[in-house]
Amino acid sequence: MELASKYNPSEVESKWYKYWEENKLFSSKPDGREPYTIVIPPPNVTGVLHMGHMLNNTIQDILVRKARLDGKNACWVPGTDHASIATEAKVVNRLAQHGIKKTDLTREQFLTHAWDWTHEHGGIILKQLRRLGASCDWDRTAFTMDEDRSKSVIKVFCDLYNKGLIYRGVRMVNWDPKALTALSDEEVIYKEEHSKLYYLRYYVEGEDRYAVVATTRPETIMGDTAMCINPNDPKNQWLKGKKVIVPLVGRVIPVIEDEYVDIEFGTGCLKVTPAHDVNDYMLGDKYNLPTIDIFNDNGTISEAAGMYVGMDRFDVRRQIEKDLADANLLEKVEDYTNKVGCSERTGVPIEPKLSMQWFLKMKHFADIALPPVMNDEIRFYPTKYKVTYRNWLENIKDWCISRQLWWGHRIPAYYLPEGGFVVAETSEDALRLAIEKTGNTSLSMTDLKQDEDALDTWFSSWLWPISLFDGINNPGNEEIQYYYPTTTLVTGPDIIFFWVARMIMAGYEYIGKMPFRNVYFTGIVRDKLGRKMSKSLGNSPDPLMLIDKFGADGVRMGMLLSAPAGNDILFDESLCQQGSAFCNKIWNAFRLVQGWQTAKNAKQTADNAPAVQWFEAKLKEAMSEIEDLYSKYRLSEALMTAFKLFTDEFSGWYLEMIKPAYQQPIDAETYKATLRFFDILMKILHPFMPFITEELWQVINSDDMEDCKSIMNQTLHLDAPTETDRRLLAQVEEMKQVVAGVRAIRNQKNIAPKEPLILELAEGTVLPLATLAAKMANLCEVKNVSEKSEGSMTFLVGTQEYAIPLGNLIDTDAEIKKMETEITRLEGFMAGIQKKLSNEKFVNNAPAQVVELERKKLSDAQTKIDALRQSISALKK
RNA sequence: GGGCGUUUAGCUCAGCUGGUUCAGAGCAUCUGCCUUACAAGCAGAGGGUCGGCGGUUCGAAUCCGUCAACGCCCACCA
Repeated sequence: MELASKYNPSEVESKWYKYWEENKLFSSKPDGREPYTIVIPPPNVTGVLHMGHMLNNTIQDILVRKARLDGKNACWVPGTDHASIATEAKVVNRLAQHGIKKTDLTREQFLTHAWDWTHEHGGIILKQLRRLGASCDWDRTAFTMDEDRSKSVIKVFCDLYNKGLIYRGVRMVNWDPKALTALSDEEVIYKEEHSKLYYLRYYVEGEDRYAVVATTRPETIMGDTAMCINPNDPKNQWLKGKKVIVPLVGRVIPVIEDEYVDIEFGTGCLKVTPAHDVNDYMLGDKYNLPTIDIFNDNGTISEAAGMYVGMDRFDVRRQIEKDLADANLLEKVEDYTNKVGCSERTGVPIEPKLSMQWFLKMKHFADIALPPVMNDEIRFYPTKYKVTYRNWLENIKDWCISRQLWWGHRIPAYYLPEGGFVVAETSEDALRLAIEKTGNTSLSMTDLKQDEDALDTWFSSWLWPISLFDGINNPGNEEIQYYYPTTTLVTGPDIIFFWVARMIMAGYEYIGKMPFRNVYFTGIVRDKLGRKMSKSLGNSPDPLMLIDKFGADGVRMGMLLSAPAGNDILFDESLCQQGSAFCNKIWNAFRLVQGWQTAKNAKQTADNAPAVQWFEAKLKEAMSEIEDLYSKYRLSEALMTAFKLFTDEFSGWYLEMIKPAYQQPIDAETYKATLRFFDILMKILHPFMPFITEELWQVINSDDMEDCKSIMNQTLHLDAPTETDRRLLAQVEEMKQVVAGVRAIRNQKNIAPKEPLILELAEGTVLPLATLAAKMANLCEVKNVSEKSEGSMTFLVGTQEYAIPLGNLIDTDAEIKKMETEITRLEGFMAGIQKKLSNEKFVNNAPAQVVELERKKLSDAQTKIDALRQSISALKK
């Protein structure tokens, strides 16, 4: 078969992916082997693949493919997340386009639309992952709202309620006025905002004096129920015991005193709006102040405010500024920068709001989840995130788990006609409980009203490693026993609290074991200017276009090359370029080998046996290095090592060493060994570049009649290099330096590679692997001489001097000058060492080895100087 | 305000518990080659006071202190 000189990824990729999938090469069942389990961080069901997914899933794929090569039973479970708030927002938007409001629909009708949407747009991302080569066990594809997962969530809710860990109550929560739901603290992102600080005049009741209050939110004055000063504030002593009048509103409110107030800030007077600020709420609670909720759920002003009713909160801010100024109640306005909490999903500023919600008590969970991470039972890569993790757990607050949404798991609480509620997994159970509780046997299903709210999406995600193997509903089942704990979680540090920490909590609570042994935190993918990739900036390339352009293998390599764990990656297309160039290199190396003919007694152009032996050793050496890097999750370095192994050692040296003369056959032994090396190299590279390695591996093994053969079924183990191997490796390194020395002279003197040269070395010295060196450097003769020829150019390798006679080609003066410079440098070097060695403290304190080494450096340098001096005098003759 | 991290070649990074001639890698750059696998290539070369200052030590990119710049996380200062 004749192969084109350019590698064409698209054909190869679709062919093999289909083959793998059809032959179920990704699928896993419990067996006697060691499992290697990864659960995918489920992308939003209606999401589209972006660069973050590319990085994250490339890493996961590398890990599972490597595990397969190690002979483990690798299982990578895919799935999607229902993403309650994000998906519901999308559905609401689409309905709006058709002129339908959510409020026009019943819950059931709305959910029908939501499921339609999910079926239409859902899972696109999983198809896209296939283009990347992701070797997920697709038969296991799960969804956080499918039957098993939903049952798990409800069961866990009931269990935690029964354990007293879930409670319902009125608390100050983060309210998203756009999504119209409460959020957890983690879903609030604080953004710096350039805003204004308004100084308002609060007249003292019955006097012509006023206090000035600085606020960023003048629109909340309708909710003011007190003014607060610090009792120790000298400048505000006069306000003690007074009452003040809320500007515009005219309400009379008391001046209270609390040390919470910062004397330095503004005027030292704080307006207290218990309904709309967390701290004010605390003050209100402490001093029994009334709360006036002046906002509707959508952020407009409510009836309770009595003014500006129906206006949007930000419009009111502008309006009230004018009105205050007109009434001469606005002292001044200053520019001010503050942090505004915004909804992670909708981006709008959240409103602190008192409301009835469901909460999970977190103290218990923090207690069980902290130790295993701190003592490295669960390992974090990189370890710095342990600190982040600890800080969060040590300051944890209860988790608001209810959302005023329909798309999600409906809270299994049922309210009774006479008040109160029961919590149960099914409505039948609920009825039974209700009857038990009330003693009212005439209750029927229709009397029970199920809670309208849904659960936070993360309340299902935190069960993911368990629920994927049905470990909640069926804790004793074979799968959960076998696959759990999973091996490695690959995710971004941005969801360490949302997800990672909570999975650890659920893992210990429900299985009594960690959910995963290792957590690999990827970095954030940024553009090459260091900006986060985002839709709005338009700086994120379309991953599928990249795959079209560079091939999946090329893109995978590009992603990985600069992505050490935990470091952000500055993505640059040129890295993918490098990846696809490497594919081409592999392809062409293969073409070379494949084009050779073998013959029993083929004339060897060099001594092939040592070359084969050497590369064998090289493979072992590289492999043990790569294994070590894998074990530390230093994947980009593992890839780089494999890359250099292939490019430099295999293509640059080995193949050139054994390459037969043009159109000459190669001896069968060497050929066989070379194919075997190729086979191994493909396996080493396979986790990183699954497609091209499968393609070439298949060609190599085309004689093999086995059914459904694939590199994916192979294992690879190489022994560590032996002492003999190491000696040979060192010899070849020396030989390479000699070759490089000769080539450097060719470059300097413009001597074509075709022109053979003579290499001279001193009597009694040996050039290791001289025949190979001769081939690589195109030497017609390597000889020992007692005195080197006139007009030689020389170079040193170690302490050994080599000479190339060039007759009148050389510039004697320049050569002498060059060598003299080198002698000067070496003398300086020696002086430094001598100084060190004459320092008694050094000789006495440093380990003997180190001192010995210094002595060797000294004598080596002397040897070199002697050699150079000799060369100079020879040239001067 | 608290905590963490980063700073080494033009770029992206490696350099573990101080001591291999230790200042490295890949990319980029420069020079020369269209050499029958590959110009998406080959050969060779240049390039850094290891952020600043101070300290510990016989010895510091590495340990300590301090300052600076950048980044991230957390926090109720209106």
